[in-house]
Amino acid sequence: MAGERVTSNDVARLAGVSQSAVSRYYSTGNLVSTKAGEKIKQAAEQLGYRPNVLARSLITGRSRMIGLVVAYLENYFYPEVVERLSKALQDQGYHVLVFISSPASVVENVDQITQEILDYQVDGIVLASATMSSELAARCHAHGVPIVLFNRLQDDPRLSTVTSDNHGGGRKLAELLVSLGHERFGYIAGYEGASTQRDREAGFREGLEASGHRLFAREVGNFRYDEAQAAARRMFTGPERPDAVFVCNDHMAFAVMDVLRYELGLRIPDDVSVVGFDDVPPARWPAYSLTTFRQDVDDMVAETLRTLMESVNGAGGVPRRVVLDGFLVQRATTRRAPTSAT
Amino acid sequence: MAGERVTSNDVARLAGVSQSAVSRYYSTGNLVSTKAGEKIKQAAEQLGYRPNVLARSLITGRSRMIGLVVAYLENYFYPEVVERLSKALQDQGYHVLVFISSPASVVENVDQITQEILDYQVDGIVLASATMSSELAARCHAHGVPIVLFNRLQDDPRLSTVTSDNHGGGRKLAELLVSLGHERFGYIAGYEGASTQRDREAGFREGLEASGHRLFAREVGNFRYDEAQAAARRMFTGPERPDAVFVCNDHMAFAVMDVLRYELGLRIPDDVSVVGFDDVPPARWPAYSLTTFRQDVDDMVAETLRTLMESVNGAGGVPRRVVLDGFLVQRATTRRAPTSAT
DNA sequence: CGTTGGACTGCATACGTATGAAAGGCGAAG
DNA sequence: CTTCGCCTTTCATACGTATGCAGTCCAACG
Repeated sequence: MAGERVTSNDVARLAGVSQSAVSRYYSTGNLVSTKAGEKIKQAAEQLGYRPNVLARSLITGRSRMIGLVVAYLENYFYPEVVERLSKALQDQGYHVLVFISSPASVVENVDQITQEILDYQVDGIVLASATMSSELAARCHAHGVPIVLFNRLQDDPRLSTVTSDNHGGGRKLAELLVSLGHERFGYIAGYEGASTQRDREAGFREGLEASGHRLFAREVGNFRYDEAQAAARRMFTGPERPDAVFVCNDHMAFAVMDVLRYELGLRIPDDVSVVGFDDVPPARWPAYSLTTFRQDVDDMVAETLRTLMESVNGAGGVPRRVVLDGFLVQRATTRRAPTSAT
Repeated sequence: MAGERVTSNDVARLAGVSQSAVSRYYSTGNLVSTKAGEKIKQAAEQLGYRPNVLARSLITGRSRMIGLVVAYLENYFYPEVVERLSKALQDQGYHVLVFISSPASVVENVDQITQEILDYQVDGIVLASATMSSELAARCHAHGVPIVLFNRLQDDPRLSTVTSDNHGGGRKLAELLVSLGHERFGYIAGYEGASTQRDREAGFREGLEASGHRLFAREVGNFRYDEAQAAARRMFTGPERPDAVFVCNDHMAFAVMDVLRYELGLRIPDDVSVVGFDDVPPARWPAYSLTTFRQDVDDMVAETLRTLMESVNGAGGVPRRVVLDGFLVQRATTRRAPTSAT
């Protein structure tokens, strides 16, 4: 199929030098005389030569590829992650090999996919919105492939994690709602297996209890738009309904708001306050203008990168567990504070 | 570091067979006796052996990787593309190497990035929302690497393209608005360098002119949310404003709607009708419930896949130019038709 | 029992690059 | 002029797998 591959040998022949000279010219650069370098450059340009990264990896043991496992891009938090992470890695000369793990968080599936990633000899793996079995974690560790869990916590000490302060965020949201004078608090949960879901809920409950309140209603939305709609319907069609609801992430919060406004005719925040978590771009759009807790994607990506690079380059080996601060973003789905805010 | 790599040689030694036997077991499978196969399987499991895809690529000339260049994931059409395409390719044993080309559609940047992709010996390239120089197209062609332009048209005969009927879609939207009795038509353009922008606008104008109408106002939003907001402000703050506006894609349409409703206090569709293009998920959300022209991502991905696989496996070589039908999705941002619809 | 064919198997080499070791060249110091 | 040392270059080999070729083994057939 056409495609005459041009190799370092071809360049060497044309330039009248040895193959190793060409190799050195491209890898270390300085270990070759100016004159020879010039000839090599000329020849390479003439032939359209570029080093074969794969062949190079075979010998260096570095593929300059990072595997990224992501469960679903439906939640607009993750496209941002993919974009920023890819870009940041590109700048470092790395590239992202993407794997989609279909049913969110099925460990078995993630394991299989991770195996496939390992087959590509990636230098590191980022699991976004997914967790893996300890067995596989051990395996990666044995292969010397560092793993970073992005936005998920897991106890395995071999795994690095980068999360924001989900517990604290949940708590701050509770404090906000309490300070606004709310009485009946609803919570719409994400997928129960996710650490983000558990931590946010725990923080929220803790925040409520700190001021003598407690959860009034709870439904599960599994991080999905349609399930969150159904959850909202259930929660708000009883005789008594919450006057404030924390939805475990923004993506589901939009679904809940849509049901409240357009199906049940409730006004936000007059009849009910809604708060989310993440601060994805649509949360800022006037149609929603959602009060939420911001997870800074850039910060999270930066820490992920740092963790990866430390493990890849440095002596590394010791996993890091980074927990980043986020902050409250008050918009229009909660009432203005009666008194000066906390 | 660590990471004792286990190779086919190790497996061969443990299983008491030759390295070639192990290789054959994993590649063709059947060219090895049942007994030997069993021993190899045992040994491989014991050692945790998996074939090195990179080493394999080196000799077969197939990396089973597809390069995907995407400019921005901010428009929620593209995350869907990434997800579906990755998944579909995964099912075929291929994997996606992602590249983000920062400033949308700067050809020079795409060229550089594509070069980097080629260094990884990918079996094919998908350019989503981007175009490349003819020179580079020629180069890829020479290397035998097929290219598919996704959602962009370009004249170069070496390039395959998969698009939906942008021209027809623009025309149908015009016909819809005309049939609803509108008189003053606005158009908010995307990035002028994009074929989708040009084709949609051309189709829209043609549809208007067919019934003796013409464009009343035009602004540019460059496919960005904030620029579309600004465009909407300019368009709707004059003495006379359009009574219908076609926004070149849904992503910008949301921005326009937000400005119309929440800044200018206009009612949709009573004061002004809004139509978009793409049918991304939020278009379906009640907050927007946008009338739009649907591009079916699944169909487009399927055709992309087919085009790639044909070129990779088959004799291939002849580029395909696929134009898929889309269809109108009428929701709540346009009035109900006075009479039976077209 | 000898022969033939088929099914396996192993040997050797190739893929394109990186890199340690050895050889070559050249100028400076003695 | 010799010697030493440094800079450059080449040689040879390795990375992990695939594959043509030749050899081995066994069963079946004449």
